[in-house]
Amino acid sequence: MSIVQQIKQFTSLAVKSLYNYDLPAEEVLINATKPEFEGDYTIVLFSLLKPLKKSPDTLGNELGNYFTQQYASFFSGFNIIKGFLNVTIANEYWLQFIHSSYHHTDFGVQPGNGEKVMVEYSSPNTNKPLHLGHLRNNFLGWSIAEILKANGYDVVKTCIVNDRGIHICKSMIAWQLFANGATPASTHTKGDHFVGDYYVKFNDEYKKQIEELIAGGISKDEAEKEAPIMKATQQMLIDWEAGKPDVIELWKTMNGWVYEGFNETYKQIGSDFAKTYYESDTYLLGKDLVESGLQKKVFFQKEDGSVWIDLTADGLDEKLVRRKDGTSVYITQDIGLAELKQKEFNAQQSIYVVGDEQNYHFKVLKLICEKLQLPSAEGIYHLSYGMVELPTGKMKSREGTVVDADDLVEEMIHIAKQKTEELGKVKDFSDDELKELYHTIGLGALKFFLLRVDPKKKMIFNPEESIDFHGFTGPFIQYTHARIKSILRKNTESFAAGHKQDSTPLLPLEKQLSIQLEVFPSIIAEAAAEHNPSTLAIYVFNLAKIFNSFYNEHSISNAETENKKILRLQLAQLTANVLKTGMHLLGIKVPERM
RNA sequence: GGUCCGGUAGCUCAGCUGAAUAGAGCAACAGCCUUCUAAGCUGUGGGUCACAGGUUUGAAUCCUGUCCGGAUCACCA
Repeated sequence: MSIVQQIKQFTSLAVKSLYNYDLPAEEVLINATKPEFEGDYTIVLFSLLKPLKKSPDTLGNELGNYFTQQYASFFSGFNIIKGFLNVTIANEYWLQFIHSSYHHTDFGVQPGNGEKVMVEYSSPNTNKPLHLGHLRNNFLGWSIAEILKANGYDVVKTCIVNDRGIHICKSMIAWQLFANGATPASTHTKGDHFVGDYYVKFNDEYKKQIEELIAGGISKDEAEKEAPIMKATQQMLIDWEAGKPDVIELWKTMNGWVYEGFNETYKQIGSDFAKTYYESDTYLLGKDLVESGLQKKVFFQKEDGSVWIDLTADGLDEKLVRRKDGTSVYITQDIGLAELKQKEFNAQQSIYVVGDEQNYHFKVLKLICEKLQLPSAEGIYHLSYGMVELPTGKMKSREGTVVDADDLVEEMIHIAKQKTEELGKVKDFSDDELKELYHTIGLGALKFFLLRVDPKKKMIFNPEESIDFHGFTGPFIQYTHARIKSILRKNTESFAAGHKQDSTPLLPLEKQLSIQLEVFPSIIAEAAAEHNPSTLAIYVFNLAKIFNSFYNEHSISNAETENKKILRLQLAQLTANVLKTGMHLLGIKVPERM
């Protein structure tokens, strides 16, 4: 049990014993004591003053005395300032904590809890390459999956690929018209970029045709419908749905190119999936659910034959679930897919990592599943994240302001290389080792940059200013880890020599470091409960910062005594372990040297 | 118009289940490498927590209203 939890328990017990008052442990408010006061943790007494009819000083003293008498091995001292009871945890307790934790490389990671969670993330379109927004999605999804694993869940990562529809046909048409049989191989272009280029070509041509039609005296609305390239695209979609062999063939070929490109990117950024769903397989799902929904009177039919659900009682609108022509809409296949996932994996929770522009959609999805009384309904959780914007506003592909994922990754690796060469600390590395290091640092900087912000909030990326390598960044933490490992490598004999850990009171920075290390398991739990990797990013940064202050103030190798050295080596070891685990949960590797 | 989200230092962000003097990083300035990796450490300056009310012993945090920005409310996906 964590120290904070124990203090809460003890407070609850003390209040019961001293005043016969029932105070649930969860209601006790504990803070870390501010550095300017003496003590490790602070119990905030204000809320207890009234029910217990005590003054702050009396209550503080009575509690403090009770603690140091009844739980002397845990509490070693206390002081009261205004309504705050500052308690000091016994030195022995900290030493015991350090001693029993430092050699566990998986400190903070929980054993399996038997529950299964699905995390759907990434979910690309096959008509254009991944961009910065997708990176946020991929990093978030991967990270939250790992965080849940570390909390004991059995996690299934999935991806739904949007591989069909009118937008896919657009690049297909453009390729037929303009490519002259060109392929990614013949043009030495990555497959997803190759296809994306034809999507752009479609739009260029479409715009041109519209202008020509308008010049010929047709209205804009009419022109948009009548442009030959658009008509051809619509025909292609009909042909695709009819299974026309040459269309299917082209579709398969072009999607194949895209997947080759995606796989390369996924490998580079570390995304992986246990199961990939394709909309071409799932877009007809959910049709039977419309029928049963009608029978259950959850849905209703309008005169024109279209089917709806009335969500006005829930503060939403009426929502269409089947068109009058009998074809299904986006939400219908999502209901169907939710059911399919439920049947295939039977998970207790199903998390969708999808941008906040779809908040309404997921609210509706969950509501409909609930009203249909589907077993999948309860577990649906939309992990909504804000858009990544540029200082000039949203990224727009039409205006060429989209930050391409592959380009950005490449640039980050390049900057990592540059900075590493400037510092010249790893001149003895082999080419392979260097390549790996640049990748580790470059992606570390990028992932940390995108994950350190609360997912809910939109964030701003300025392409003019490259992502930092100093301060609140991935490389700062990687550097701290490498620094510790260097010390540990130089002191293996001391560690092996079997000296006993020092038992004199911890110095302030040693204490601060211990306090920060001890909360790590709670932080992992919190990050999972809130579905928020940034909690972990902030934690890991603070830990690295405290370690660096400690490092600067106290020598480890030349500690005052051999026993002190052992203690500090243990602290350093534990810090390295926690940094490594914490960064891993963000999808970031930490190097042994840099 | 309805619903939802956001507005904290020059910039990017923490803090938001109420608690001590509102914190980091970047940028600026001043120091620290003959000693464990200076991608580091220490210090200085920088704030009407959008605005106005309210609840409370106590509000950046909760409630109401206003202003500003964004998302969404398609027989699109």
